[in-house]
Amino acid sequence: MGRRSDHSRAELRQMIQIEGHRQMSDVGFAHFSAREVAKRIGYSIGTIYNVFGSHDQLILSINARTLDLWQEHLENRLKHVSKNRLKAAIHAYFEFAVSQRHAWTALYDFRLPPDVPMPEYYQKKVKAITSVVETEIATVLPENRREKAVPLARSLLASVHGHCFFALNGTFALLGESDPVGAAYARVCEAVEAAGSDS
Amino acid sequence: MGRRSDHSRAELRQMIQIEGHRQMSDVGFAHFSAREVAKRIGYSIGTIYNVFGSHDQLILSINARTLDLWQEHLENRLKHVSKNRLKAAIHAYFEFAVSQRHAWTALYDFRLPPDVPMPEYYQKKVKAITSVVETEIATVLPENRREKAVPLARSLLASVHGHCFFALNGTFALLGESDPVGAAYARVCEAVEAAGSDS
DNA sequence: CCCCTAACTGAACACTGTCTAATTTAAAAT
DNA sequence: ATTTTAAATTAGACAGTGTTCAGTTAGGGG
Repeated sequence: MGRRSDHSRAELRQMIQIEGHRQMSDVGFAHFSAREVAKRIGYSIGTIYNVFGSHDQLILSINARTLDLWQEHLENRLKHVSKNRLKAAIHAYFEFAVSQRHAWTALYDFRLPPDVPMPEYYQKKVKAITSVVETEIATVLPENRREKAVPLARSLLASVHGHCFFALNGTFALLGESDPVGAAYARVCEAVEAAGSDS
Repeated sequence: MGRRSDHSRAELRQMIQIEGHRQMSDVGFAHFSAREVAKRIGYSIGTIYNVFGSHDQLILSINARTLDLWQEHLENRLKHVSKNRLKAAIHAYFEFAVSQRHAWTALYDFRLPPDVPMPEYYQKKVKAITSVVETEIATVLPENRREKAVPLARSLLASVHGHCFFALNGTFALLGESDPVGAAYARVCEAVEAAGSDS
């Protein structure tokens, strides 16, 4: 076939992204296949490469969608919560990772070649999620400690990530930890507490 | 060729494991190839499957070697250190991950199929590394809080892992964090401090 | 009407893990 | 010394992957 009038280029891009994300959620990063995505949307493998250029760029686009969904989920869970918002945020973090297991894991399974920098649009999404956490941390700190919010937020993001990762990959089960969310929350509270005290 | 007298089965297993680990360190999980390992040790692809049974089991064996080297590295760095051993341990953690970048990352890139449990021998190695951390944490806690050492150790392991992961995958660079080790150490100190206080 | 150009295809290539029939060879048995 | 046996090793076949690109198709403008 030749030119199709039923889908614009942008629409096609989005179709591939959405179906790709679906497939990623189903089979996971290791068994993801661009050919299968093409088959499912009724296009040929060549079209995917015309639109995205490479496997890496396709996966990056799928991961970007995961980041969007993640942020949306986080903000939805925080809406209407007034007390203990940090706890709610951590629960939302785990909740999303568990419910979107494969897609969430793919965020960290995938790495660009060392010489290729993360594209701007992707960096923005990572920063967007981070900034949600930053404002939550800032809210919880005393006014005269607010400047600690940014470094503290990224450090606690790393801590929570570690707990979530160990929960999903079975390390915590192996070590007998039955409440990863509780452990993560405890560490966050201690750090916030410490940041609120003298020096 | 048929039976070779120059290598026993166990020797061959080890040759494959070592050369596999070397290749993993060179090219990383995504570009690892069992065929290439076979070529490098002068055997054919079939032999690898006779010895290890599957790609997954081969990688598991390579990761097990990484765990061995990791623990060895950790214990070497802790030997002869008397004050601030926790700080030394965290530095050793990062130091190993950075120096063995690809092999360390492969520990977390790889996941067995959901229905296949981690083999006993692998679980042991994970627990062995964990127990090194447990004793370090226990040493630093007051005697009447020692029972907290085990859960605290696995939680702090997760925290440090998160920091190390974000350092290696570029997330911290993206967010402007220039001292991941320092951040990790700060979080560990706060948690240990908190565990030593009342309740 | 024809031509042009963007869209789209699918075969070809080099690679992967996996399996297995066939082969080789050392050692054991005669 | 010769035969038998069984373990070790191979290499080709298979189905799958990402990637490329010469070729086909179809709509819009002249």
